[in-house]
Amino acid sequence: MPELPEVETTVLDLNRFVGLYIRSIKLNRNNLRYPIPKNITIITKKSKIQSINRIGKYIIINLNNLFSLIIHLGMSGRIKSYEFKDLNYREKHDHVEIFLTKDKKITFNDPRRFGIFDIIKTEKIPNSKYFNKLGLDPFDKKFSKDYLHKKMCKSSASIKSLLLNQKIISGIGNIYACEILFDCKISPLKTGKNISNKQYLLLFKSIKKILKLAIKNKGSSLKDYKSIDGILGNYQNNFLVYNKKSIKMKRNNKIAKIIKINQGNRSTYYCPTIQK
DNA sequence: CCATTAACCTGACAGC
DNA sequence: TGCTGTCAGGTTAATG
Repeated sequence: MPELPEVETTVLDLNRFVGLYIRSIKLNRNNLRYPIPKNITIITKKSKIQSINRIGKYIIINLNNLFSLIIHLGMSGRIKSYEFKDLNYREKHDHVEIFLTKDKKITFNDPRRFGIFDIIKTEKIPNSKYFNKLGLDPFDKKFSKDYLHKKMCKSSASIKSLLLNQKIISGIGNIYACEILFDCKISPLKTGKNISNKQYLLLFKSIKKILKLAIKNKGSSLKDYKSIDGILGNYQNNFLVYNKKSIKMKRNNKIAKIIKINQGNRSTYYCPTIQK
């Protein structure tokens, strides 16, 4: 489900809990995509939430005891806030419950269980299995047109799969890859080495533009994704190609077809008339 | 190096 | 009301 904008929206919402202490963590199952470390309950007890940030699609909750919780939402994961509810109340698929001071509770809910819930030493984050091969986040200061060019220009893979490759850029998923490529009018079938220098600049700009706009709209809600308070994102109303059949061209008001193809077992939506 | 396939899961939806 | 098949914001391992 969630791509960078949805994860970012989650992190922004979670920031209200910075400064609170973890009273206890309750595990309602011992694994998601990976096993959840058993000692997570002991390590986190009475620790303070110092800061919360995001790298790619990962949420990082830094505690004041030199450890950090690492969370990935997978396809259907969501962090839910139970601020004004009975602390004993939980819903189906609330696999992890985090009880906080001030009688707050947040849970990790994930029907399909492709998500990750882990804890590692904060200083070991960059060298951990989650981050040691991860490409730059699009909002990292080092992320540039030249970085994109360097990583992609020799590749014979399609630009769509390059955008989805988290080892190159971290955070873009299937929806935003389609929307970004439409925005810069590049065909998803084009290979990295067949894209011009000028197009790399356009691609770079579209990545930032589309992701920023989506964050501004609090992400996209198709079925699973909602904010931690259950509020829907809005960006799905701005999709131009994803899940669409056609688009009205600005140039001449004519209708252009949008087609759905398969690339690496994922659906790609694009407009062959506009994207070259 | 790259594409393809399958695998990990549940739930929603279409069609019969 | 079923049942069946398909599809889904992700990632990874195996195979050719």
